[in-house]
Amino acid sequence: MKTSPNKSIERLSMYRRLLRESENEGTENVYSHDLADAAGCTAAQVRRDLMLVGCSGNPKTGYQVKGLINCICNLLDTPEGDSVALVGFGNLGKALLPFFAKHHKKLVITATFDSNPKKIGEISNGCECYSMESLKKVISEKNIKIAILTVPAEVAQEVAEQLIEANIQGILNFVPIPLQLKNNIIVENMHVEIALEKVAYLTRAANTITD
Amino acid sequence: MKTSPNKSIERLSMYRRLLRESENEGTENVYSHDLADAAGCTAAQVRRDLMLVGCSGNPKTGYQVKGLINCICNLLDTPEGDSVALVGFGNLGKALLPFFAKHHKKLVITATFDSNPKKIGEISNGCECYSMESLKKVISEKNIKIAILTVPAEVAQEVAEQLIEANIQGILNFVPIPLQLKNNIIVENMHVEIALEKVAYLTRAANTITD
DNA sequence: AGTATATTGTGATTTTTTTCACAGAAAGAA
DNA sequence: TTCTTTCTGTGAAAAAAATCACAATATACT
Repeated sequence: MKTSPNKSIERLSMYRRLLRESENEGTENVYSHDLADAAGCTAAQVRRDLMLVGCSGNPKTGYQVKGLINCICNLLDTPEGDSVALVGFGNLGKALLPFFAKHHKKLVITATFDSNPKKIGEISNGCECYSMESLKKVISEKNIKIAILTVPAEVAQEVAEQLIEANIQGILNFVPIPLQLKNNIIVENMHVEIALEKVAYLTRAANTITD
Repeated sequence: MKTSPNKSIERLSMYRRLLRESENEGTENVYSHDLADAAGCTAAQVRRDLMLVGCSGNPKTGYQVKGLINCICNLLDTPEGDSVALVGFGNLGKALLPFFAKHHKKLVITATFDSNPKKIGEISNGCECYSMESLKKVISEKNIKIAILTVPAEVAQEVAEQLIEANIQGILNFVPIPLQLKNNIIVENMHVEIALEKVAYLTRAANTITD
């Protein structure tokens, strides 16, 4: 398996979402420029990205929506699906849960964890909250490989290390610090504050540029 | 004003956070490789990024922490600071509020908006929740240029258009759809589901690659 | 059947981002 | 003072990502 460019993966995921909408509306075929318009990129880029999934279109009728969805699924999903742990069941964690509970068949949050004893046992969106002590056991039992990290910054590094210890291989990190981990662990950062600072900067820059 | 590379802005924001920590610990100087280790990138990259802020280091003693923070602030902040609107005061919106309320002096959420009448008037983290009807008025009065969008997907496009109508120039979008807006509007997407799919893909890819 | 048209698929090119690598410089030691 | 060390600053090279541009081709029309 060859790893596909990072950015392409993100766009493919977006295309799939858009294609599923089209499918629900009964659309059978799309052109690269349709997808491009919807996704906010160029048609050439869509076609390049689609080259990765090994599903080809027709010069006159474009791509088959169903076929394309399947091809993207083949690249992005495993047939069995993946279990995900949500670690840190505070406000942010609780708010994120429905994002996944809704749509996803292949990426399912199957356990949440928190250090607060009051939350243990709580069931939300169909999954139970476990204690941090049972982290390793539950993760192993449920064969979880991916975690979403939404704990307070002070304990994030320590918890991340526990996750590695429990054999987690990929982390979606919402904690605004860079985790220091062995680099065979996949870490994707969602730094909200940094993103907002970037918006502020770019907004200002867009107004100040004169060329 | 020349716009600096996107990625550099993100890293600069991260450096600043790390530098502030160092400052609190009483550290006066840092080397590029210190920052690199902390931020998870290379020393050469740190130095490249720092070239953008026009603050130079000393070949033997590295960079002055205080001076560096100031230089980064000059690039990222305005002296007066920016007001931010949080549009969609549901679970996610509420969870995000403390992220900013805590630290930021220069980026302050000064108003939240929601369509649910029950929420109007509610005060949280020092800012009031207004009705969607008063959006344009409040945003104009408070001179807000940036918005965080956390409304349900079904209404996101429509609300985004209202925001533009109200003169918002930059949007941090948490809604998992690509907004269709004039391209002089800055949109930064935080697509949680896509990010998780990417983690899942990369995790699998890292395990399957054999070369 | 032949022609026109609109789209795909992809080499080639350009742009952007990252990394390399080293001259120049500051501090401390001899 | 001179030497040594260890860093910075930055041109140059490499790698990654996006865009261009066009031959190949499927369909519809005449």
